Amino acid sequence: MSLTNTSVRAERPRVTLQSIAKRLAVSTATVSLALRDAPVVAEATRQKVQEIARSMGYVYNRSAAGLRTARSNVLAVGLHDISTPFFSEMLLAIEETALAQGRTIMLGAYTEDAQRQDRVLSMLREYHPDGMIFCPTAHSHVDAFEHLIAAGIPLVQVAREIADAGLDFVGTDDAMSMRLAVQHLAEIGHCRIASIGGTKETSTGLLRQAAFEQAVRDFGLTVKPEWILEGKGSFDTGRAGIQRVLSGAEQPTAAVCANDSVAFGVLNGLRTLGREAGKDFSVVGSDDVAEAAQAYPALTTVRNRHNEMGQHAVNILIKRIMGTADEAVERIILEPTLVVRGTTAPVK
Amino acid sequence: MSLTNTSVRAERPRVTLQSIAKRLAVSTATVSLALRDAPVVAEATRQKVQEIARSMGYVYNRSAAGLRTARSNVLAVGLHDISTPFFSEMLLAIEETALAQGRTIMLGAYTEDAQRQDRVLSMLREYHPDGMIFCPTAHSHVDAFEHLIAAGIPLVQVAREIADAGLDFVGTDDAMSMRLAVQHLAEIGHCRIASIGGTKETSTGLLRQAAFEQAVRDFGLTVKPEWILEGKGSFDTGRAGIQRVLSGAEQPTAAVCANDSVAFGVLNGLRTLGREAGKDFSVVGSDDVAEAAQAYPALTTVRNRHNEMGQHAVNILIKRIMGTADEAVERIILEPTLVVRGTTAPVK
DNA sequence: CTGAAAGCGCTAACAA
DNA sequence: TTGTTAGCGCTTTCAG
Repeated sequence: MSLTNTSVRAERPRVTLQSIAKRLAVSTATVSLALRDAPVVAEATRQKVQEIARSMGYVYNRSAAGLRTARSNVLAVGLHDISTPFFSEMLLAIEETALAQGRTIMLGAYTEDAQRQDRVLSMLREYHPDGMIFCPTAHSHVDAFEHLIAAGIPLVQVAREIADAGLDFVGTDDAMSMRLAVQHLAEIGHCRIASIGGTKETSTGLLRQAAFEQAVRDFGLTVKPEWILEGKGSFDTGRAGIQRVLSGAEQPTAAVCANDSVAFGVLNGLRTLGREAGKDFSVVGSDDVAEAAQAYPALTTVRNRHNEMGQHAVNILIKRIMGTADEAVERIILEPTLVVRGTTAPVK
Repeated sequence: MSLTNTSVRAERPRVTLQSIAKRLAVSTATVSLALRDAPVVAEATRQKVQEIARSMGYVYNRSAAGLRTARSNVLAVGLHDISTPFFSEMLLAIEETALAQGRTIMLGAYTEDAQRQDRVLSMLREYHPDGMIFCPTAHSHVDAFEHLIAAGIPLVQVAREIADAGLDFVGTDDAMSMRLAVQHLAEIGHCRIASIGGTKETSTGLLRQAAFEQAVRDFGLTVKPEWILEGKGSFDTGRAGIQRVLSGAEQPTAAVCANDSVAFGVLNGLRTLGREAGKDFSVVGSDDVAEAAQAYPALTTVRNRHNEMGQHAVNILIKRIMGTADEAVERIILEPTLVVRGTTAPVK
């Protein structure tokens, strides 16, 4: 079955407000108003215009309108990662919330690369989005966003936060998130705990690290410096990390992870060593991505409500755009909850 | 198309070509040319213009340019799902390939809902993207895309294909993909095989189903009608499906799945029944998402090269946009490969 | 209630 | 090599 070029790309004359106006012998202004259901136009003409527009296959040109109104109705979204469950699930939430409000998403990704982040955000900016949602890369400094701030583009940070940026932010209570994880382990008898993944070059990592140390003190746990492994939040750092930790003379009985991807890597590394999470060793993740409940063993983790983050982010952003937000910087810190599943068990 | 803009926000004076031109006492045309490095402008003025532009914080307005040139440099991407690994990984490939070519992505998702697909694609269209990449929902008919085709918007389908649409397409060889899975199982002695997930309302499902039946005949396998379970490509259909299949009197010893998500569901359902993939039962997935190699047991699956699909899709699309593509419909059918891991084992 | 006209920021003819 | 001019398709005063 071979389809040859049946789709003849006929360059049809564009149908615009003008062509509709001409056809109906009215002004473009009337057409514009009628199409937008402005109450000022007569019901009869409104109907006529809309009908003709439909029959002529008219397509609204948002860029043209945006040029005039200085409103594009697009929301730019810049994330350092989009292929990982945490962000792709959040992205879906963002897209759906935006769509429900009649906004469209422009997307950029920059894989934890500050230079690319610059490039991506600058490019997105050239489309004059009404606002931006972004998650800064590690090592990000306010300076990189200064041009956006100066231009008065509404900006909301999601998941991660740049120090002293004075920008709206939606995230989880990172300290509490970490504390819940450690507390759970402590309560089931673990007193030798490792921390794998995360970097202090990130607000998240910084807060979690501090909370870890605090919890260690509060619960009277033992921790060796070699048990604290920084690294990005990937499967590989989890896998490599646990192997390294368990190759030492002194060994922990449990680990808390920077996120679920790291935790899955730890689970995998454990198996390589002939150990099994939930039996020989306990591990708790962070985020509660869909996969966490579906994996085997199911991952004990802390739910950071990333879907809600996405929703809140666009809601705040839209309030800013509409000018209905408070003057003050908005910070939504969601409260995390512990989800106990199969990768943790009382210490033997 | 209905929007109400009653926002009041303090906008600082925009810097435009005009303001730069005025500042330098040259014409806007010169500035425009200089900024784009047109060889026609004198080197000296070029430098001067670029320097001033930078110092004034000039930001190119792509929408304005697009209005004039009828080129937006945006690629619209419509997917029925973006939170699942298969598509989010593909999306990353699309975004990266597009960025490398100086294009930006507008994103829409429609969760297998034809009505929402309509809405999303129409909305994206209003931004006049240079082209669109999309994966049609189940039950999609050409009619839904007719307005896009008629408008001459370059369109490329990815992963799934609408019958007789006569549109460019990038996907895997679905029949071969299924055959590889069944063949592998047959070769290790399985002759009672179930097929879980997928729907005939999709090109993918249709081809896979036919290939399954063909393979069953070719390899002389036994299949009960109750072992063929249609359903969407989700974890839940896998989980529910295997439980249903294994509740019958006659039971298969293996299952092929519509995709990896379904396979993970099957693995999970199996455990609920006290069975274990790779021992009591064999399962093979489809796609080879990142998670497949990381799960436990690691999933035997067929690699359908979804990252490459994304890359090819944007490359074809850009060729169409540039007018450098063949007249004929382009179809890139990638060759799948079997990846044997831990969820399959010789039948006992 | 409807029309005329200006102009958003840019590019492309065509002149100079 | 640079300037002038005319729009792209839309919204928005301001008149009528």
